[in-house]
Amino acid sequence: MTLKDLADIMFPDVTLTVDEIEKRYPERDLEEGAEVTRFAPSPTGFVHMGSLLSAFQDFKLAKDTKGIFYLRIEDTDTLRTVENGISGIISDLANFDIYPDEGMISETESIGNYGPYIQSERKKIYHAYAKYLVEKGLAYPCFCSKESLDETRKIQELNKERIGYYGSYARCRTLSVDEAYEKIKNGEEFVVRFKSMGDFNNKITLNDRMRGKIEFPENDMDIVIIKSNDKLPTYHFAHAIDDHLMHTTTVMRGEEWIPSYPIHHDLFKTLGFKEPLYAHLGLVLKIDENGTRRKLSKRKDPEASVSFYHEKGIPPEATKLYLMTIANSNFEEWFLSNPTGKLTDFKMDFSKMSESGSLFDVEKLFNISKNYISRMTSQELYDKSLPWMEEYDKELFELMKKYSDYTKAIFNIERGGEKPRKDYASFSDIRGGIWYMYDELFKDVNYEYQKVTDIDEIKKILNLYFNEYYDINDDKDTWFSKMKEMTEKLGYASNMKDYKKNPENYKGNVADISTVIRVSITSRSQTPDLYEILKLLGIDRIKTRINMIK
RNA sequence: GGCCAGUUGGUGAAGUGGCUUAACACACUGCCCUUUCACGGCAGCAUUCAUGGGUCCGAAUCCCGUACUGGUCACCA
Repeated sequence: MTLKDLADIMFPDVTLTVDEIEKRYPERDLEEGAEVTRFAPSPTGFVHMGSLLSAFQDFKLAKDTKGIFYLRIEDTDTLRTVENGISGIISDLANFDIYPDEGMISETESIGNYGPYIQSERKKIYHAYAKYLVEKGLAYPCFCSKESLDETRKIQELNKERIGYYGSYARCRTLSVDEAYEKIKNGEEFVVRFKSMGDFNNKITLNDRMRGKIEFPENDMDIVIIKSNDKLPTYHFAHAIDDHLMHTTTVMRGEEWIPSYPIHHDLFKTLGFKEPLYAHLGLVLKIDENGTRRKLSKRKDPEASVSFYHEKGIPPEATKLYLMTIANSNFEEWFLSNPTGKLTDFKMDFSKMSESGSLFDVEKLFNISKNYISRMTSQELYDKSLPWMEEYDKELFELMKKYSDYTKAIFNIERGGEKPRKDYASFSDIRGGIWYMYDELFKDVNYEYQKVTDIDEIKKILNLYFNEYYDINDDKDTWFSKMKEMTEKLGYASNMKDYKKNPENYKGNVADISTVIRVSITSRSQTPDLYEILKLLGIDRIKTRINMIK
């Protein structure tokens, strides 16, 4: 029996040779310096904040360098794979304006010449390489049971030795070709393990694009490369094969991958592949109940999921700005000096990317979102919030649609210019800010009167104001001087400074008067500019609302 | 336990040996502006960079030890 015989019986279905495969994945024809990056999630449902961050950085790097960004689906863990998981990921990405140049574009379709882009469909390719390794004596079948592996582990723990399948613990490594062949022939289950030639006492160095040099002991673990039940590859093996064939130049991934670098290095070296560059991103953390930091978890933390922010009505662009600020330490400053700048104008710099995990700060996200929304035109705000309303606030959606011009005019109050009004951190804040503008919603309201609460006084003010002073055609200055005039007439102070000096001389001040009007017409003590509000509501609505006051 | 990473205010952080008695932003507090709220303006908020030692005329920045936090050691990615 030869290694060739063993390889044949292990992989009876392999028809392609490694050389043939290599020919199908030629070098990419790209400009000097162009980066090929990828986002490679498992289709477990939806995209997590941390993965979105890396997807966005990958996308950005490819765009910055006129390279290629592709989407590869890592579905080698069949247990975790979720129905329609791929379209979920694609739509989450699209929501953030991230479109792959290559790779999956729907549940089943892909674009690009370096596919298939779903790992489960690349089985033959992995098998061809695994077979090649077996033939070369660089991989072997392993028949160890779960139980015996557990036992080994216990012994290692007891002896305070390194845990794993290596050295004399790698029992199947020394099995003769004949023995292995016989076992397979008899139908014994096996995994394929990589035969590491590494030595734990040697050092290897990873030159991380963000972190610089990191030193490790060389890998000497005979890791599993092909699993027994479905014969799919493990992550490590698929990573080496795929990123080699697809010619990825830079792999960005979470720092939880740093420890497995020696394995990847070993694999690339043994297979004769050129290693990609790596950048290990800091994790996105949160503080849990015990006050300690931990990785945001998709399962435990609702705020980890990208859809959480969508539901809240945070514009995706704002989330993107936030992620940029936590991932790139120089981004915030850049953005402050280029508030209207396009994200594409910002150039990424690995040395400015943050290495330590950052706490996810919802307050900061809200602030960024608030600023972002305040810079929209009323038309933009209308267009972007409408679809959100359709999904989450049907009632307001209908009104916004029915009275579209009116709604846009409402949005336009104190919008535009140098210092726009900043009162919406999310689309879900809109209702609270404008509901009273619609008659349909202005029912059974609670009036939030402040200092003046006496109903007779209120009525007196309203009657005087709307019968003798208010004219919808007045410009703002005239409008306000009339307000002051009436204020004086009623025995209130029109000048705040005078009032502050001698409050006892007055019944109140002009602010109290406008508050009465504001509350009577809108029920709310806090609204945008009253002049604009009155004008927009129009005299008919105003009259109706005055009559509602009992 | 082994290996690896990280550690600058409540938070994100700037900082790469003297320009730092530590920038900027968020949050918070106070004042001012103001017809409400918001906006805006001003001020306050780390004498100190986890800690101990060392190098140096000089250290948040370089070196060594320690501590703490996180990650990882699967036929999960």
